[in-house]
Amino acid sequence: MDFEQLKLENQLCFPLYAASRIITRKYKPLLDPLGLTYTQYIVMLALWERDSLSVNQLGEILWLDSGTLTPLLKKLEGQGLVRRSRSVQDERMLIVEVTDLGWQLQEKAAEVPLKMAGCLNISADEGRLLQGLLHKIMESERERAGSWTKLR
Amino acid sequence: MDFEQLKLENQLCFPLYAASRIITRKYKPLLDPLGLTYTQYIVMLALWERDSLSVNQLGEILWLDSGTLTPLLKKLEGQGLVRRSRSVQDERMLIVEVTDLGWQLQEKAAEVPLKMAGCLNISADEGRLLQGLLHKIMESERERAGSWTKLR
DNA sequence: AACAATTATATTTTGTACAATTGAATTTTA
DNA sequence: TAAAATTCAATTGTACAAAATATAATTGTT
Repeated sequence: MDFEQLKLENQLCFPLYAASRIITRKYKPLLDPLGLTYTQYIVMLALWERDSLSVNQLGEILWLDSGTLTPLLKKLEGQGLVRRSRSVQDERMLIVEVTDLGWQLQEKAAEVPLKMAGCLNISADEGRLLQGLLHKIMESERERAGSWTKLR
Repeated sequence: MDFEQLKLENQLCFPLYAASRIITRKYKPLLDPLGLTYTQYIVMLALWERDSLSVNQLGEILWLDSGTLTPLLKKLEGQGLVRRSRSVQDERMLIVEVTDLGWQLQEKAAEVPLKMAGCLNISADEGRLLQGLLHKIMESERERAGSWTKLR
């Protein structure tokens, strides 16, 4: 038996996994000077866009759970980039907001996507196409679960 | 300033990162019964296809380096799925080959891709398209570096 | 043959991920 | 309104992965 379906070149998961790691690796030299890991970078992207978010909202937007976010956010707080405080309306909720230092970092971070843009050997059209397909996977998964927290 | 280029929806990296984690997560319940993690699974895929490979070859095929592979292969060896032995010609090289137990596992693993196939809400055509775009990213990266080991 | 450079793997450290609990706050229901 | 159920975040524990660095074997050069 040669199990055609087990061949690496017939997998969709593998190029997804590999490409993701390749891209993350490409970000590293750009993010190191900012003192951010890639995951911390996307957390900051989400926060810069919305000013402040609860841990739960962050998790929903980024598909990360509290077990990953809590220690990560504490590190960002330790670096002075974000402030963490309980909501007055609902004390179960922890609000994360960008500090002045965090906003200063945004200006430095602004050049990261520009530097990355030239790195990928695919056209803008292909990029949009790829993005669309990936979003389709993500959204279909979001629907399937109803709420992302129900995933596990 | 609103830094359009920093918005999450304008990133290509993020859906790649998120979709990759979502897929890996979907594999977990299928791989748990086999006693494999996702990374171990793709290592076994590569080995099943080639029978035996050096650590270096594995890394090249899967874009993984020895820091990831060495402990992973030791675990697979501990489970009795692979055998590790130094090459006689060049003792720097470590040859990894599938054991009888490893070949038995292949038969169980054969149903994994079939079970996954129905899970993704994208058509076969879209899958191929996606695969092609991802391979393009990977290959352009391979060329850029000359050899993958030069990446760092 | 001696030395430097290269190659291949291993080790260490840090970061990320998931699962299972806990505890507190809130909402629902009886 | 009291009790039960739900929600949210934190915590704990374990496992995995990635990068940097170290070590050992080989090759090339003079």
